[in-house]
Amino acid sequence: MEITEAVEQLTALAQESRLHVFRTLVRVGQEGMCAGDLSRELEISKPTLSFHLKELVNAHLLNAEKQGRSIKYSLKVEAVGSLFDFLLQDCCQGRPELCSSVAQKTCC
Amino acid sequence: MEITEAVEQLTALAQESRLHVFRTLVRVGQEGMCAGDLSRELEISKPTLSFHLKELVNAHLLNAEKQGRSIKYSLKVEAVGSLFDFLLQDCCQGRPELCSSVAQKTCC
DNA sequence: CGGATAGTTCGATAGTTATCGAACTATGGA
DNA sequence: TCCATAGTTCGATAACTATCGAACTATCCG
Repeated sequence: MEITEAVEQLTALAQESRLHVFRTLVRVGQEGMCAGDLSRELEISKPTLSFHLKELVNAHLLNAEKQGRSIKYSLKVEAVGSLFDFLLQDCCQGRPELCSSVAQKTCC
Repeated sequence: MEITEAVEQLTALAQESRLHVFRTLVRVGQEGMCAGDLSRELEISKPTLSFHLKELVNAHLLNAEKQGRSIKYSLKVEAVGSLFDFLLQDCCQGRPELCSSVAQKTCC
């Protein structure tokens, strides 16, 4: 993974409305949710949500699938995994005994 | 964890120079590194690096420890763990069988 | 066809961010 | 004490971001 791609993905996540969207889609899983339901549930106006969803899709963090006149958004799970791996790459010189217990489950 | 804190931490990571700093400190582990060495290694001017280090410290992602006339920066591992947990909270309705293999190691 | 619903695009605006050089403070060594 | 080194602060500036309402496109249904 390129650092610029990671920055794009982190930028996409570093905004309250988008982080709400992301965590909502983490919660609902592969089912996903359409834009209108997200707009209602998160109380974000349609144009603003549309803007934010585009950011998340452009960052390849979400899948967008057209269903009739709705668009179903869902988490791109592999992308999230790659991002996390990139953030913790070469953690602790590969020596798990140096890691705290919190980090161990993700890096060592 | 509050969403505003997560946004602050993601904002801190969502910048190329700061992400370089972060990943460097992930790599070196608890040893940490002082600002001057980071400035040299990453080729970031001192004022600019100082600005970015402050951002990372303010976001509670780094520890800063004064050592003589240097300051040693190191990763705040627990904070990183909390952030990751927050991002993947309630992933996949707690049903690992719905998770892709990539996500499994971090969420389910 | 005509109306309603789902989303997007546009233009304007206010706020935030990254960067730089110059000047500053603080510590340590000769 | 004096000098060099380590790091921060300041002010200016250019670039980017989030938000809104209004207008738009596209799809579905009766």
